[in-house]
Amino acid sequence: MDVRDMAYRYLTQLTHTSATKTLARAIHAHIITSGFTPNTFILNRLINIYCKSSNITYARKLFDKIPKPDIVARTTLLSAYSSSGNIKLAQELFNTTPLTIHDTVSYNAMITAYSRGNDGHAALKLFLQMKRLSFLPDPFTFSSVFSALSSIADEEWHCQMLHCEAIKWGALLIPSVLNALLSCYVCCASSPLVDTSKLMASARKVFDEVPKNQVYEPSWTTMIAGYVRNDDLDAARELLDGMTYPIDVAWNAMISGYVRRGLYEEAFGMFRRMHSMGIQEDEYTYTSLISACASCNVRMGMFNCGRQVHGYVLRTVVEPSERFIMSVNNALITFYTKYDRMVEARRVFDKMPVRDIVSWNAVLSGCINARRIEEANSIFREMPERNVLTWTVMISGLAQNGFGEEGLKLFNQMKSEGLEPCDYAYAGAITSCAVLGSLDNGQQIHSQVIRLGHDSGLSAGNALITMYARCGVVESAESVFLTMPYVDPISWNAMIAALAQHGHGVQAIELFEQMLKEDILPDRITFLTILTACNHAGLVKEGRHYFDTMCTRYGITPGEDHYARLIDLLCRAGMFLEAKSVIKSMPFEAGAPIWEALLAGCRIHGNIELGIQAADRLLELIPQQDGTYVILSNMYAALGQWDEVARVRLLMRERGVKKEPGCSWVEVENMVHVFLVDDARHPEVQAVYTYLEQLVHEMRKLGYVPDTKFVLHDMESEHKENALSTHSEKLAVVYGIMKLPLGATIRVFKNLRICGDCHNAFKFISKVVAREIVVRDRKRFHHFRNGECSCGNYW
DNA sequence: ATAGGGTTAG
Repeated sequence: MDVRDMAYRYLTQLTHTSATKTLARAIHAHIITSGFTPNTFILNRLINIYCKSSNITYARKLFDKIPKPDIVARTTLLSAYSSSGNIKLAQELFNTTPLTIHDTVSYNAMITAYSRGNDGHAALKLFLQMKRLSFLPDPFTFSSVFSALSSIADEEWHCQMLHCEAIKWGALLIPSVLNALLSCYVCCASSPLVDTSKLMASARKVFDEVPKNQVYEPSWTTMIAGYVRNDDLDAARELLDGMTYPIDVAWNAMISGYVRRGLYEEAFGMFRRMHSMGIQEDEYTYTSLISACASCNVRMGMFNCGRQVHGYVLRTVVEPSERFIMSVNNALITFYTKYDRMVEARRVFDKMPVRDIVSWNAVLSGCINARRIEEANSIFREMPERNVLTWTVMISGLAQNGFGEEGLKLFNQMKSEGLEPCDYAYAGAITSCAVLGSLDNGQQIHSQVIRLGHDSGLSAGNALITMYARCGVVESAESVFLTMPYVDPISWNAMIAALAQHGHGVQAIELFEQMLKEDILPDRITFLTILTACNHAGLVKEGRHYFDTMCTRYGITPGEDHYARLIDLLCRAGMFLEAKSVIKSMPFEAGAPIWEALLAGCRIHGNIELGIQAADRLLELIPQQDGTYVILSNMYAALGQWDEVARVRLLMRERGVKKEPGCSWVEVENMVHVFLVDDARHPEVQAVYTYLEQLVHEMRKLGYVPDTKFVLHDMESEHKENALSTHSEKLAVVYGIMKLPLGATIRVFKNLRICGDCHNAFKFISKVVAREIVVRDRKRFHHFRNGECSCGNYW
């Protein structure tokens, strides 16, 4: 039989049998080798067959052989590029098509391609261009432009405009277009930049227009899921209860809504009802329930509940699909890690017959949260694939554990591997800079964030506020806060903390009041911050007031950390009686943070008797913390009880309390001496004041605004008759720095080199006062934390 | 159309 005859006979059939595919290849080969010239119909049909059988490369080869491919051939190829996700090639093909042969179908195909590539703006632009060039939109045009619009989701105006257009062209008579419009409204409504309730009302109107004569109508699920996504659970539930035909997807959506809102009872109630009604539960149901149990703010009851779900799944599901195994086990991994059960989590992971990237990311993040950095590093290395999420977990995990340098390195590596960091990844990188106190790097990343349009991102913005605050530039922190397109409670907390850290206690409180005026609910962290602010500003009365309102008006049960700050506040003001009665009134036994606060107050006011009591309790509670021994021996020394001093030091040695890393015993003794001197009487106090004043002056010249009053005030009140004797003036500077706001960056003027004594002093102090100190001179930064130092050159 | 892995504030 002639090839031409065969071509006609087989290719006019609508089905793509394997015979057609084989034939397609034969004909293609024939075209290449012989002079056979098939007509347009055959060629287009061949291209179509190649595309349908995912042989786009062949299709393209054939396409390139055609001297003047028509619009059908072009559109076929374009759709194939679009559905395989190759938007660039689709766009190239579209743009090289002569204007004269374009038609509505080719425009539709390109809009769909943009929609697949999540480029709503491009899709919209093309739609407008299409109208300008007088192409007539059809229902397909609207379906694709609606689904493209979901990726923009920050301009409700677009939805409404296109809604009107669709009515004008009669496209809404088609149910699938109505559904696309419905999804579009629902999707746009979840953006924080729009009026959610208004868009949901529009969505509801569309939903009500959908004819409900079919038993199974997908718009029900879309609408229910939409209500769930936009946090209107009652409306969702009402719709669900009104459904005559129970759809498992809708039930799953409802359960996930309850879980997200923290209504775990309701979620499990739905699950039981679903079960009794005979609706088949699936991996979606189980993962939602397991994640409910993994929610951090619940206790042991939920742990057992999660284990029961685990057991239930193992018992009842006989032949789980790969998808089922992966999603349920992934949820279980997270569940176990949230309860610090790394062993169980690893067991689940190790026993999985198939794993996907989510499984790997889940164990990785589990390790990071358990502070197992080494294990996380090795998992990261052996992972078969990594995505943006993987890198984000690693970067922020490193930053949070003080490995700022490593975090930044990974961030750069991520970019050099061609991955586009997301908002969260930028947040991690910015935190790395904050940890390092590296303003230069922070600013550089800030400009990247702006350039890439991530500046609307919450996380990056929030991280920037903290980074600028820690690097000593409150003004920049404030300008970030003010220019963020929308903020959340975390942003407020970050900004209040930024002000508090820099000694602007009053402004911090003002901002807090403004937050209340704007009806933003403060949380436990807001109050921690505000107590710190009061502490720094010496606002004792206000601090107590806020502590009370926290309990009464906002129903937040104060944690030990809140009590510790209150006690810190009272003790710094010398109100030891009140502090003691607060401790008595606490509903739990006082732990280390409480005694530490008390001890700190006692040191300032020289209340040695009470201080010794607090220190003794601390030695019982945290016998390995060397700082306490030092302070205690100082206090005995101040009383002249040298045998007690000796006893404390002996105790320290007996208990094998680790000496400072990098400090020899002799140096530790020296440091002890520093503190001893602080508590002793010396005639050279004037020299220290002069020196501090000079330091403050130099800092001002360098553009840093130290909290001068705070430094000098404390020096004055505590050490009026004290001074330094044998140790160098450098240590006086160090002492002054101790008094600077938490997390402040200190620029060291040029004749002071951070080395030797001074370096060790910083290490020691960072441990004793349990705070981070960042010191930078012109070439290097030094970051002291928990008695360790990381230092290096700027990038 | 539904679920499972991430971030930022103290």
